[in-house]
Amino acid sequence: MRVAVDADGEGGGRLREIGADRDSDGALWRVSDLAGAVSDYEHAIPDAPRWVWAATDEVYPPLVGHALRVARCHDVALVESLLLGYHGRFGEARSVGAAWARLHGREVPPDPVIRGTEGAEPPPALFEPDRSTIPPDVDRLRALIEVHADQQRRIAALPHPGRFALLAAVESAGALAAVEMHHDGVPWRPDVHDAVLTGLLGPRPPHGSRPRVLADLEARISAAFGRPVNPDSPGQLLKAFAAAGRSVPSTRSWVLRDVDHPAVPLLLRYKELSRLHSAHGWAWLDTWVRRGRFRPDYVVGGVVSGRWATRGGGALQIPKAVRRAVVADPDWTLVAADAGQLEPRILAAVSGDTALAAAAGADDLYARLAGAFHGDRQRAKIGLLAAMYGQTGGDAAPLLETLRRAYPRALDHVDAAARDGEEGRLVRSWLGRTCPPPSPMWRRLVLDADAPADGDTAARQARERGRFTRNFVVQATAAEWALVFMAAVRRGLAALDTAHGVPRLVFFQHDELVLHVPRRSADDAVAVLRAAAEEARTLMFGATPVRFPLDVAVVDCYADA
DNA sequence: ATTCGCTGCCAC
DNA sequence: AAACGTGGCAGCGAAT
Repeated sequence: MRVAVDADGEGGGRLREIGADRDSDGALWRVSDLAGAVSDYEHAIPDAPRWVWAATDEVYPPLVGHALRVARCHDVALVESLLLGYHGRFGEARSVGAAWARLHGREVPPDPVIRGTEGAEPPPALFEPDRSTIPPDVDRLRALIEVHADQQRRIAALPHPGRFALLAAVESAGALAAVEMHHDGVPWRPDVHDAVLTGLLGPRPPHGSRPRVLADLEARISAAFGRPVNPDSPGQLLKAFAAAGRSVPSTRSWVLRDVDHPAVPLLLRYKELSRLHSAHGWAWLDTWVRRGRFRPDYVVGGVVSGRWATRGGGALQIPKAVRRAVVADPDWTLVAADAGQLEPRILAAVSGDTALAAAAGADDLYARLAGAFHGDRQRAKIGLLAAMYGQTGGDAAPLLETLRRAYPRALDHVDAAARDGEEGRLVRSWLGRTCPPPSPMWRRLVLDADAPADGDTAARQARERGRFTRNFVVQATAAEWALVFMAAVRRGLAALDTAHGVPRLVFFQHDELVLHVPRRSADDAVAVLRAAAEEARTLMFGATPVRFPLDVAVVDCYADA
């Protein structure tokens, strides 16, 4: 059963059951306590309803704030975005108001701009701005139900409606998890973080000044050049190296590594530590960690491939050194699960290459490929990654030839995606997420026959898009495997015994999931993870020989995973 | 004072 | 070893 929800922004709202034929109206409920009403529904029926609402990131946080969790939802904005993308209309307004306007031939309102929340706790506003884009003369609940029904029809009309429906469901489940993970937060020990920083940079400097170790390195770098140089300034560094008779094309670490000058080792150390200090130093700690939790703002579907992005806090780039600070609460533990070699396994599954699929039945796929490379696993790995990323330079070419002979269908699959991209067509993931169309500029440059002003540029642009679409079919499918997996984990955790505390999903990063669970529930959590990976494989690919083994670690500290 | 493109490095 | 996909973010430096 589906129930449409319109929150009034003051804790109440209206609910209406959606009939099986999607258009008939169930009873309307007007409630002053929306969280209570939703909670009653969740527990009253054996099979929890799927909540239909405009946007999870608007409707769900207040419910989670009332200690409520729902099992399932249909996020109209996210699904609209997926459907628009499918039809080559990536990026068009996706709010329920915009969808309703398109349905009625009215002027389509732009999506409200998302405000960047600076820090872990944005200042509370007296009045939340009304982010609804539905015209004031239109009943919001009515419009929501109409748009939802239309989305259901549009999904049913697709070539693979079942797959797309799964995509819509897991995208929505992801939106629930994103709100919940923001609410629960990653357990974070400021004292441990501070100790890591102090150990590498020296004691915390007073207000904004440079830590001792960085200041020392800067002085020694300047001394090595015989002139004052700001090591943060690529421009100054280029000049300083040129003046020293050691001209460099850039100041990237891997370039500098081979330069013979006494400043180089100091610079490399400086870059490493300076990066730590500016990206995840004390300022970061002050801004992003509150009451022992780091709460990233996840942006579901924020990446074209369907991977998530985050807003602020750099949650998806936490350096290895800083993971020391992620420590489970006393009597709790972290359970970190990572889908090993996910992308090549995905390629094996979607391409239908039986030889590669057989190799992907092993725990170490690359080791199984090594045979074709005279037993060299590393070369097998580089070759396969090159095939998925579109690398042609370096020593990739012979590796690709070897792979093509052993796994022709897999190579054909990514090559075909690249060709589609180069020729301006759309490509799709397994479940139907679709890449953006090329820009008008790209079309003019690449496809316009009578404007070949610059053939080189056109060819380069075409190849660039080819690499993008080549990678898209794999990365986007990997992202949806991860979503199916996460949705299954979320459901599995909700069914666990909570006598010792409620197991929580606390961190998600592309192909990796971290749970925070009572120590006594650790074994159950691991079982949930393994079952979820199996469920994801079956739901997406049915009876495939491809396996998706999980690396699972039960640890007190994330750095030990 | 703010904005924006660029460089460079972190994660997957 | 080399420059190949998706991103976020800090700092610089020039333009506004």
